[in-house]
Amino acid sequence: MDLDAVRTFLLAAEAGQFQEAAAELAVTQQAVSKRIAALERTLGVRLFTRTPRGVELTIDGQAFLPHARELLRAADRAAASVRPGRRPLRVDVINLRGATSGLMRGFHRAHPGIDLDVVKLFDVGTAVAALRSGEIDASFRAVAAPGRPLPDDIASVRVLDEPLHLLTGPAHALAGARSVTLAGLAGHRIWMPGIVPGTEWAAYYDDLVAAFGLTIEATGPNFGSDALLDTVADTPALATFMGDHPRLVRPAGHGLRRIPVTDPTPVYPHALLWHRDNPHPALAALRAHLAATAAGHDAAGTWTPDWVIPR
Amino acid sequence: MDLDAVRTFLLAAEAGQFQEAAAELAVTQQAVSKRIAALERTLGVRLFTRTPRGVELTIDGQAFLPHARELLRAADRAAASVRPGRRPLRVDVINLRGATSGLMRGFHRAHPGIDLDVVKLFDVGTAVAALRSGEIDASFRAVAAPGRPLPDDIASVRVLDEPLHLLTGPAHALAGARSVTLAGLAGHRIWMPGIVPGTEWAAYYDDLVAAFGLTIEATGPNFGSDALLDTVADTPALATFMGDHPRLVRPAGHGLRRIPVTDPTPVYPHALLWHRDNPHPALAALRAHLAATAAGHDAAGTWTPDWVIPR
DNA sequence: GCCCGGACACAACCGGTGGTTGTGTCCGTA
DNA sequence: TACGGACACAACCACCGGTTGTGTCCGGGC
Repeated sequence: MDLDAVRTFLLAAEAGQFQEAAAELAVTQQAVSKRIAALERTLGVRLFTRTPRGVELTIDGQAFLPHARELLRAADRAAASVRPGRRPLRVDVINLRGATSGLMRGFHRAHPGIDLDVVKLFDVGTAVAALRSGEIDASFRAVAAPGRPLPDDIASVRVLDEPLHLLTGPAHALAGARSVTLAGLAGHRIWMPGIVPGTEWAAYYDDLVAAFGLTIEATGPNFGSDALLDTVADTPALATFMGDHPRLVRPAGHGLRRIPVTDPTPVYPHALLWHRDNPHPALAALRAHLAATAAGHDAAGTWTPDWVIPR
Repeated sequence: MDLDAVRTFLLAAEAGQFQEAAAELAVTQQAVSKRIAALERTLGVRLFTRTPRGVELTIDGQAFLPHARELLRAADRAAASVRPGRRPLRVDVINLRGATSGLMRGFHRAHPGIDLDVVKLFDVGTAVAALRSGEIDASFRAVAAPGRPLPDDIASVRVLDEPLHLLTGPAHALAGARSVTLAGLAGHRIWMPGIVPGTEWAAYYDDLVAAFGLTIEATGPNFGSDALLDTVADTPALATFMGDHPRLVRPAGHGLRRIPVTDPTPVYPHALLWHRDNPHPALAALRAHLAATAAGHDAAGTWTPDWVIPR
């Protein structure tokens, strides 16, 4: 299906004749006739009934009309998503299915009129470079890189502290526990195949391991969170960390157990990063929305590395 | 923008390399390279970074990706809307902004998964022919044609009785009335430029005029309901009939007055028509929805022509 | 009643887009 | 260092999509 033909169809349907549509498109009437004929051939139905006074839509043409409009709108939105200047607000998240994308969904619900694009960059360093170059407008990054503070032109604010829970299968030794302490996890195998070395969140888990003598394995290929959950559910010796975002685990799937971690609770500190000079109007709306909805978690009894973005 | 190029972009993004996308599309790698290059040229941005091991998405490419998916979905839906067999449920309504399209909106809210197409045919005769040919699946037609009963293979059920109100501007003689009788309208000019001669609803108004000695003018070009309301609001000597559908009149616009008509109340009887042999699964859902939501209006004190579809 | 004008379709022609084959370049790996 | 895999560039060619010219149909005006 050719978008030019669809656009021609729309103009012809609105004008009621090919001649006028041809004039608007700056082509000849014959070209419009051929485009419509080609579209009708690919669709396999007649879209117009030809009359000596012009054309009018068939029933199929009437049914096709709103879909044609929507198709062209989609094409416009797609083109606008990469147009420099006045493109949709572009936000980097750490994970397409984690707590931060939940924040983005909430923002979208609150402001349905604001066009959003969500991307996933490699790490905070890439994100900061993209913020400074203007390729993205905001970034949900949990932490700054260890020992490397944010540059002065990048602003940041903590928006969400995400406590980590332990996730085990029903046959795991800790499956029946109401809660577990961080020290009590020493000796247990914790499997997190999604960790990418070199990222700031790998550094987070490195610090966590060093501080409490845990055993976190990041070996093996990452087949996605579904496969991870399946494996954890079926393997008694394996457990994994997972944020407390409610949508992440399918309801009652596979008999998975979610066990809070205490003394202290490891907390993943999400922050919003943006460039101070970024003039995108939707950025202000996003900051305002997050400031209004961010729940002030209590820092007592929690653990984060000491190099994260401060509250 | 070329849909083939967008499809190629999607495959290449998912595969991570042009080679594999080319194999899936049964073209050469060079063709894929050229398609992507052309798409990047029309969009004005780079979508992929080329590496010796394949390609990976740029930030712009990541932002474009979901829009590309949506664009192709829209193209699929557009094509499906005219595919014979297993196309969306196609329903004819009498007016795109009247009570029946409100019923369709309610059905869509109740069954968001059912694809719908709404068309507007000339009159009940056209609708019956389209039902019998399978071009449409259901029709909201207020009434049968006078003196011409529905054929045996067309089923019908009354779903909504729409009382007509009088609509006047603030300077009209009846503007202050709490209600008005049908007989009391004799001598007043009632203007309904939308009436198309030869349709069954024109016959409805003909009967109404004959039964109560009204003066209904259908002269002048119909510039749409907005223009109609503007004229009625500004012209003291003009009034018009309008269904009581709440969305039809803009809230408090132009100081329009809506006056109930009584003794009797003229009622426009909407019915659903369908072909008895139509196997479309969504048709049963529509009938069930209408049966469940149709409010049983009281027939006492109302008027309809005697040739309408019976309750 | 006839002719004219407006509108769409068909035919012939032609240029440019979009495919192929062939080749070059880059880079990771053996 | 040589090889292999992957993408880009160049040359070539077919076909798609445009234009001009013409035919047909039908309604309205003289």
